[in-house]
Amino acid sequence: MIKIYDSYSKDYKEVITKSINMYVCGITTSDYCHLGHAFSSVSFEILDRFLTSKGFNVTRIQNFTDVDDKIIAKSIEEKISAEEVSEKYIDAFFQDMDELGVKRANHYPKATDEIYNIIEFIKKLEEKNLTYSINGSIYFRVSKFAKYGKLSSRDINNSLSGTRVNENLDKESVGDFALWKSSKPDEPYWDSPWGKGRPGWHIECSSMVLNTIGDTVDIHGGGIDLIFPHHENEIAQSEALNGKKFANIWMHNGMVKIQGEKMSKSLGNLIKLKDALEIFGADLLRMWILSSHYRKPLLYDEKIINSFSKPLNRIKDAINLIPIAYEKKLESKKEFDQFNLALSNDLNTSVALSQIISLSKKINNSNNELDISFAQNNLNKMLEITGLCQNIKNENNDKDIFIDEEIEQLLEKRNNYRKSKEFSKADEIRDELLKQGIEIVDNGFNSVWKKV
RNA sequence: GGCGACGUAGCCAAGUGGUCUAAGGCCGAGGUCUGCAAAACCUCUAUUCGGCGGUUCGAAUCCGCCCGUCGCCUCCA
Repeated sequence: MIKIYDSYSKDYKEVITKSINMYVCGITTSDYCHLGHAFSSVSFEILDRFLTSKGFNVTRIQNFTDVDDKIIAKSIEEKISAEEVSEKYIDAFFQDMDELGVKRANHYPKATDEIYNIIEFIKKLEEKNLTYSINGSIYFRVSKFAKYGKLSSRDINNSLSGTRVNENLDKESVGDFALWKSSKPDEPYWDSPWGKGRPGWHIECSSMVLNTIGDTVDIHGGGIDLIFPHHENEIAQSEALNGKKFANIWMHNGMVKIQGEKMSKSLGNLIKLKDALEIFGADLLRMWILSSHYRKPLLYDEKIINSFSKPLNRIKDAINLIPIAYEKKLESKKEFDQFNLALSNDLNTSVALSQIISLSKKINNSNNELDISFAQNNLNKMLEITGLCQNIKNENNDKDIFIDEEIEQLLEKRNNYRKSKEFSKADEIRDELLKQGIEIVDNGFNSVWKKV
């Protein structure tokens, strides 16, 4: 049984249907990805990998918001078109996420490719008298949707009057939000029944879900900072449109924090993913992300991330050790089962990672007594589900090393030289094997062999 | 001001009423092995879960109050 915490019902929900579609809110293409994007992407990617490993048929969709104020501002600043800005950062997104080893989603729809559907969506809302128009902009009338505020536990009547809400006197009510924004001169625009303009932010996700998945999406995900107003607004417009439940499970990942504060655009304390990849590499970043639960805040600290380099080396050793055909095999069922159980329990990656490390230690410790090949198999499955060490594994698959009789004799010969203290002859054999891609690690006279 | 989350060892972190005298990792202290090399491995490191009460046969886990930190209410993953 696989359980996921649902932010809407504030309770755990079981993933039941064999076919699962996921819609994850993606990035605004106005800048390079930062570690918050990495956290979110890896979290939902691992759910995808895990469900797939359990036989579910997963369709994952992640959008690009490729038209908005920040993109327009950047296009003016850099004197290029908004499209060129978006294209640049979409390319960068894929480059960085690929390097992090994030399994690609099935579709990456763009807001600008969705304009027709968005206009149709708004027209239907209009027909239902859920909207009003001011100077060519169309707004959703929040008071028309009774359940507004349920996801974010907000009472619209008193909580939206806080000091930080920007009073927009044009709107009937502060909570109302734009479905369509009329364009100012020199801004990108699309023709619509309401004149030249562009979509509001929230409507693209509702439209994409409807047109790529249908009325109801199984799992809708995104950062916890999107709960209000973004996801609240998505629910309002989608459910008001067709009366169907919009998402069965709402899944929200926590925020990356740096020096006690949220890493965010407004605070300007971002660490770009591409910079972090350069400093730490994909595997350390991934272990850092796995080490904490996806709904909790993730603390950025170079020391913390680097603290995974030792356990990472253990894992690498465990998959690189060359197994010897002993009669008795090393048991790994317990770790493998615990690993799966942990991920089934609202994606407890921290415990899953601990099982990977424990099994790695067991493998490293038994290569001279037990057949580790079965345990390595399980370890590889665990690594694949968590996306760890995938580059190393791929490299190793290219060179299929095994210990044949000839090599075994060489190894025995070398240890005899060592026993008789003819070290230069022993070292010659070590160098020879190294050329063949085999590294010898001595444990007394019980040497083990690793793929290099 | 409204709403919400969190507070576990020096640090990161798991823990959805009993197997918790609390997983895993880092750091630290010992140790095994050792020609070199690099490791690897083992042992130790919270009788205690922010504080105070309560519920219960039993609480880190549930309830109340207090203290502290953070998030959302503005673009945000």
